Amino acid sequence: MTNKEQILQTALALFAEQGYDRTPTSQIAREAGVSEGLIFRHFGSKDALLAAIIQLGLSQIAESMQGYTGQAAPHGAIAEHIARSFALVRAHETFWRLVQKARFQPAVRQTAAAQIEEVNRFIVGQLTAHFQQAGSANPQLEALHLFALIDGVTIHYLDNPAEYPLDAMQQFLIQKYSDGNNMG
Amino acid sequence: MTNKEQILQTALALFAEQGYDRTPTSQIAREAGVSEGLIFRHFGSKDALLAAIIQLGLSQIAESMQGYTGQAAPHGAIAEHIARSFALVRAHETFWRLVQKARFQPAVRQTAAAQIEEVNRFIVGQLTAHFQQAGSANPQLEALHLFALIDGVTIHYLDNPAEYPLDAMQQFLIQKYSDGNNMG
DNA sequence: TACCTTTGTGAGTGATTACTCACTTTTATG
DNA sequence: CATAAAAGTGAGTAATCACTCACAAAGGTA
Repeated sequence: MTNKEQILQTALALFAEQGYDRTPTSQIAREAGVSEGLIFRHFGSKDALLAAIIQLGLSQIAESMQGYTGQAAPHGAIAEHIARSFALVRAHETFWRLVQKARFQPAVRQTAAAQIEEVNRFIVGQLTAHFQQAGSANPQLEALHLFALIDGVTIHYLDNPAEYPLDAMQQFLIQKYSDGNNMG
Repeated sequence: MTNKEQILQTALALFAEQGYDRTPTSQIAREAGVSEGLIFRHFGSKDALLAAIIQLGLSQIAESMQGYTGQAAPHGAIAEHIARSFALVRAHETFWRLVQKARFQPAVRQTAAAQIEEVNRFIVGQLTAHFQQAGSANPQLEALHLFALIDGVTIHYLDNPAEYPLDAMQQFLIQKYSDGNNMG
């Protein structure tokens, strides 16, 4: 692993654990085993370092979303969305913890807000289409509802991964949605 | 309003808007119209100021929760919980924005975590009882599910209060739960 | 080898910040 | 009124932090 990659990885871990504002660049350098100056040679500023982390994380996620055709039956598409969402959270737990932190830090948001918001809009749009295709009476609200639900479960899980029953919750939700209760 | 109250109110607004770490005590003092030293005379430290804000907010909320007997019919109790939750968010929007921020800032959490977590546990317990009384097949998961849902909707609303359809979502959820779909 | 570019260092710097303290003013109490 | 306690001030301080810079090492290319 190059020093640059080492910096990215160390900074991600520290930002996710301590928060952006509480993580000095000196600590990143120390734990990454490089000099502090190197961070600024590679990324220019602490803000730009965060932006690079977000961009890298999103691109990795986009990569693992390849092959998500969503061409299954309406019910199946929604179940698949739920399963994929939680799979992403499980696979990129640290990154999501950073994103959830960043969401509520205005100065941090400026860096990442546009990218994340675009992803969110895409997801809600896709969900709306699924619910519409499934004949839901109110696909828009249904999509916002599921989106909020997944976000809420994700946050509660990240709050306490060791104890939160994510597997059970995932099965619970998938069953709920495969009953057709939400297809009104 | 006393100077002490003025400090609390100003700090709440600034913490909620900018975040705790991004808000210097000098700014709080300036906007509250007092000297910086007075903050420390009254509260001792910036951390203690935050703790006082959280405690005040929670006590106000506990006060407005008085009279919430939850003695209605099972379905009614859940609908009432949903309505009351969003009413609280609407009435204490700034405070909730601070709480959502604090949730992801470890150093800030130490101050407020115990109190907030206790409230959360109480809510989940109460919801579980409601679902149990309603004959749900899995009251525990059902309670966690509704709790996450309300949290998710709250966060999305706080993200963009001007555009989020909170009224519609509230009616949507209440109708969903009065159908008995979740009573298995 | 000679030369250039990239990578890497670490001591230094100016700005910011939470907090202190000696002091003054106001308020309460006998 | 006298006195003490509480409220209030603002200049000062030590520490921290993001960032700079002069320089060195390493790597590629002719």
